[in-house]
Amino acid sequence: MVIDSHYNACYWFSYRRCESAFLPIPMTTIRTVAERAGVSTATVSRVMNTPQQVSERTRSRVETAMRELNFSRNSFAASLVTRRSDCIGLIVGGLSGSFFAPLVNIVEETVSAAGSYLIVSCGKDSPADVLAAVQFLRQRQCDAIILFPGQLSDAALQDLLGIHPNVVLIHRSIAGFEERCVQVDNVTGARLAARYLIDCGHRDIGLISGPAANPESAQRLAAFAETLAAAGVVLAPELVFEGDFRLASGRQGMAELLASGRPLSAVFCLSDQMAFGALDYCRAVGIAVPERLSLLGFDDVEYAELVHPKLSTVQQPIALLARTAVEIALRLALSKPSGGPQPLLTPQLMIRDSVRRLA
Amino acid sequence: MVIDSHYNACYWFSYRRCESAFLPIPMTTIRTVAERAGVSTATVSRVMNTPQQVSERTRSRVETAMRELNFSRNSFAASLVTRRSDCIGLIVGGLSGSFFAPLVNIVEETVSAAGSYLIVSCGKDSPADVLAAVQFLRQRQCDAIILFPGQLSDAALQDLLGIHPNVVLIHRSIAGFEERCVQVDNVTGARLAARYLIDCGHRDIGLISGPAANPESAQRLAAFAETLAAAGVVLAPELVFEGDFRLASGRQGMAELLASGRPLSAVFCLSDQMAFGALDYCRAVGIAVPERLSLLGFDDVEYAELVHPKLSTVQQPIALLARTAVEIALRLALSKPSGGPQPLLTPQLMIRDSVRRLA
DNA sequence: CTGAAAGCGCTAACAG
DNA sequence: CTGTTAGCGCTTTCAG
Repeated sequence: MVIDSHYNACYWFSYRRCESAFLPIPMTTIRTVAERAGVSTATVSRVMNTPQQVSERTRSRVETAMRELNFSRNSFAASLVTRRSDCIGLIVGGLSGSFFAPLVNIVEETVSAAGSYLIVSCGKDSPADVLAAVQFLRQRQCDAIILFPGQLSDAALQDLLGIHPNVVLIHRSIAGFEERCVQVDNVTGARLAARYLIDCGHRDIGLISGPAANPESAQRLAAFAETLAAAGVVLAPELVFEGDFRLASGRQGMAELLASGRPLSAVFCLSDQMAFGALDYCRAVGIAVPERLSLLGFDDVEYAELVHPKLSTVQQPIALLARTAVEIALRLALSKPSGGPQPLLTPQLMIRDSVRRLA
Repeated sequence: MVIDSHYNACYWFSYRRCESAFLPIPMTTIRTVAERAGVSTATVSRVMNTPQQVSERTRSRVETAMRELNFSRNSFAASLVTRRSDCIGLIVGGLSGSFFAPLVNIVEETVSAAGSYLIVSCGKDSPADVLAAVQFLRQRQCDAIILFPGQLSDAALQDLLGIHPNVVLIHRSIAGFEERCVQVDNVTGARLAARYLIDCGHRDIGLISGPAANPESAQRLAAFAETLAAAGVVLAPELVFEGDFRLASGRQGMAELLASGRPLSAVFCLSDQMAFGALDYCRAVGIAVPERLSLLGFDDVEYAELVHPKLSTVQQPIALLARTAVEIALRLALSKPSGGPQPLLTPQLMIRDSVRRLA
């Protein structure tokens, strides 16, 4: 964490004595410090913000006073005048699904490396929740907001981006706002998956998708079906199950696909979580993976390598995704010129053990 | 998210036009709103904070003005005078390890249900980082801070708690500050593990621990060895490997334990992550779990049920842990009387498929 | 029930 | 290099 480093370094332990409503002991302010050091408040402020502009002597006097008084700057007062909060907001649907966790982690790292800090809102899944979160972060004067749009429709996002100039989207691209959207190339990802399955000799292919309303899912599904079709393979509607990206729906999807009675040699799951669910179901009913059924995921979460068989999957470049989003956000925060429309990030096929090459 | 609900509900889309340093277009303030509604700023403030004290007529006039002007309250200005930020800080070591993710998730939920918001600092592992994070959050006027102390020593924490009255500790207990510490009963957890292994007939038992300096790990190790000893089983020093709670060290630990050449029928890993690593190593070298070797974890992360064999483990009551910590934090934020020393939370043994009952 | 006025703690011209 | 001064936007007595 590299924040206000020249400043912070000296005053680890400064604090406000007590903010109780009942015992409003006054906190140390720059005035107290100024008096003690025999300088003006402006000088104290300078010591914190532009120490080069203060003579060595005065500076050390001020710093001593700060230490002696356990001074800690009130950043709200500062933000009130600078109109910058040095804070970036992040809104994600939920942390549990091991896809978001590394994302948040990397976002935090990148943000704090830039000297800003991160406010996280998670568990916001419904459109109303997301909107509320945006509103909330704006009240908190976040310099920019990174939004993982979840189930929000493209239309709603279009409005949102129009109204809030400092919102950047992760995992979705909205026409007219491409320079604030960071997205993985779902089409390429799905094609990779389709070709690989076909190359391995699979013809009876099923798919477990995300929510139909989710554009990510829709893109992947369409590109997958299309690539299959181009190779003369049809994706039977009975072999497409609509899940919700989560584990349980993978289990359920697998059950339904199997129950359809159609021949089935491979299933493409639009998230690793669902692939895990499918895998779990297979194990429960005694279907060997990949011997009797092949499974291919999407995301490449940490655990893809830990399940048995190790899950073959389409890898999303999460770190790159996160870092790019933060970069854009930081630029917006400084009102710097946009870097132009963002290129789609390219996913990569991770071949492991869950897909069998048919003889 | 239930924040300022009576207020927020109406103004989803309010925003500052532009905070560019170059185009300082003034944002809408309560003054603008007041003028438009033909009232004083005090009244506008009341509409937001104590609407009961405003007549129906004036209130609706003000609310209309707010909507028309896309007003959004500047919470910094508010906090500057109220001296409360409605914000809780959380410091954790890292999000990746699937142990923290649900923790953060639940903390966020609980905090936002109480109308506050959460600032997360993650990836802070070294003592210096943690201290910096605390300092940082204090500057941001967090009403309270929840700290997962990682590798910080008890002595350092004692100082910290003494100096910062609003810090609550998760997963550690410091003498003299019990009312601000929420901890799982590691001793009971380790005993549960030891007894179970013994009950299953194991005598040749190994252990993969966390860092020696980590009190959590030390407690578990001691209680485990002791319980074993009480049953006449010795935990051979050659069969204790010091890991770091992470996956890779589980792999490595397993390798070393096996390399020791001593008979070994069961290994207790002090985190599920390390158990996964150990499991992975076993699979790689062709050792069947649990047939030839039993494995027992600690934590009960989401994936414990997804690996094969499903991991038997000591479950930490994460949700309870998180909620209790938030409760204390919120109480501190309001300077309410402490609820007294916190009881240790009781872990529970989750028996699944990774431990074999010896004939 | 409403308004006037006095700050909260800090920064940023503007002089010197 | 340093001090003076005027606010940032909001809340909160204190009167009316």
